Amino acid sequence: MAPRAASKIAESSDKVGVICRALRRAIIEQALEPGAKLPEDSLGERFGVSRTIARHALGQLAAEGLVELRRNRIAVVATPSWQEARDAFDIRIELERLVVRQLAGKLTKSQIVELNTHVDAEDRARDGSDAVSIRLATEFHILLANMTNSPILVRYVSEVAYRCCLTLSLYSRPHSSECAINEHRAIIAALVKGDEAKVMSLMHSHLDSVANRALVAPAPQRGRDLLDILAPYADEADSARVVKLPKVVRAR
Amino acid sequence: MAPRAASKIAESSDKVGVICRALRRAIIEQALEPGAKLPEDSLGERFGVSRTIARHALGQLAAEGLVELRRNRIAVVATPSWQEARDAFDIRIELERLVVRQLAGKLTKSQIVELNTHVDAEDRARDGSDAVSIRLATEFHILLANMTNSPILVRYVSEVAYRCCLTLSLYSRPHSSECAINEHRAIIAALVKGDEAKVMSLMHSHLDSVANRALVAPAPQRGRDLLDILAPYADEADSARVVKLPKVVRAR
DNA sequence: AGCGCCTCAATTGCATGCAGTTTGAGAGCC
DNA sequence: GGCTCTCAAACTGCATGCAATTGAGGCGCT
Repeated sequence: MAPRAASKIAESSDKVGVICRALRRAIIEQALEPGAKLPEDSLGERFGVSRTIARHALGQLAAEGLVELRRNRIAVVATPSWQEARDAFDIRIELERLVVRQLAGKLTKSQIVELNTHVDAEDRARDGSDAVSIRLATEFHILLANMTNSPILVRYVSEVAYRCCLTLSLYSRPHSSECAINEHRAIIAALVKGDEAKVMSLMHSHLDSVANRALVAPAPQRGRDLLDILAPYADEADSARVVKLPKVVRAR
Repeated sequence: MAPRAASKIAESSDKVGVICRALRRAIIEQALEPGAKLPEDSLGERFGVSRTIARHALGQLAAEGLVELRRNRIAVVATPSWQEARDAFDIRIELERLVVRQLAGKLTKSQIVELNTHVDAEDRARDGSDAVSIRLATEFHILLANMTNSPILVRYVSEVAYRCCLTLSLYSRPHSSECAINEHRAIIAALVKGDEAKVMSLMHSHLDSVANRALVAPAPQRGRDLLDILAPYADEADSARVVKLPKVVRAR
């Protein structure tokens, strides 16, 4: 059996999976902002596949709620309403409480190392772009979920975390992630200590504070060329033939 | 006809949506048992569409965890492990507690009527096939979720409820749904009364008891003894159905 | 008879082509 | 100037065709 496979959300084949991962990442790093257009042609061209595959990938992302698919219209990055954002965080809180409940006192040494290493990386990224900080913060939570060895839990936590990330692009002010990092460290400590109630309450207040800090007021949007945005993500697609990019697609 | 749209999980176009709904229903009514093969050709033929569409539908269902997609192999109805089943129920409990928490004391008169009408239908179906009873019981929970007006919550509750249904096919003994109906009535009553804590605890114990009734044996069947699993059903139902297992979907 | 190899029908993976729908840019009108 | 009407380009919806992979049955060998 292939141990690598089936780790992430639900990628059928690999080409589709590559596109999904690339777009997901572009979205949570806010390279693709909510409302950005995602024409099948352009995606296919950029990733060196046919529209069929791009279309399939969009279908998957739509099922995850990251993309909005309107019949006969160009797909766009989802633009959740404020209420949906709040709902997503509420769900996330419950799911992640479940995660830490299952994990409290059960982490192996190597898992603890892995978590600390990740938070160190978050620390180092503090001076970098907000986008990377946000992505790392999200990945910390997904890393935790992974340690439960519950594929279903992993999937739901990942999905809802990505969605929350997406809403951050919409409603959050410039991110100050310093405190979040400390909260991550506190969570690790409580997990190691094995105090179930404590770590659940820590996770709850952590996510709640992130939500409250984030969901304050709407933010402006600006347009950018889709193909340019995807450029850094495309070569991850095993450098399939990078074809010419004749068209300019802009999201205004 | 547009009024039906956008209510369910995440159907992109309509043809794909039709196939997804049909398969979902076939799966939760156990017409399609876990492991049943789902060749793209046959599906396309059966629904009068091309393989492309059937394929897309399978992709969606795979994202929901109802179908397993293996590269270059025929897709099959998912066969969750016992542990996954337990995890699904744990997640479901948390999600549905969230549902009733949001709903307690906030139901409109027409919603109360709708719920009671549904439970009445469950009652009438008690003499019918187990499959229909199970489907109706599941739909009660989805109906509740719908009333929260939170698309995200609706989606997750629906998905996880379908998954739980699927595991019931695998691990449950012949279903006795009578008590479940009473529990549904009790939940409605508590919702109307507006007692948040009470209704959350009711929902918790309701789902927990369903899970415990269903998931009794700690993974008795590891091997491929499908016939062993089905043995208890053999004398009760016509044994022809058991024999016929390998090919459930065929191309006319 | 048992065991392994080999071949071929069944099936998936993917691209492409055609038809129908939406878009938006510009001409014409008020 | 601003508004609407019109039409071609852009884009999606879907089917079909071709290559690649699989696994199931047949054949020969021991």
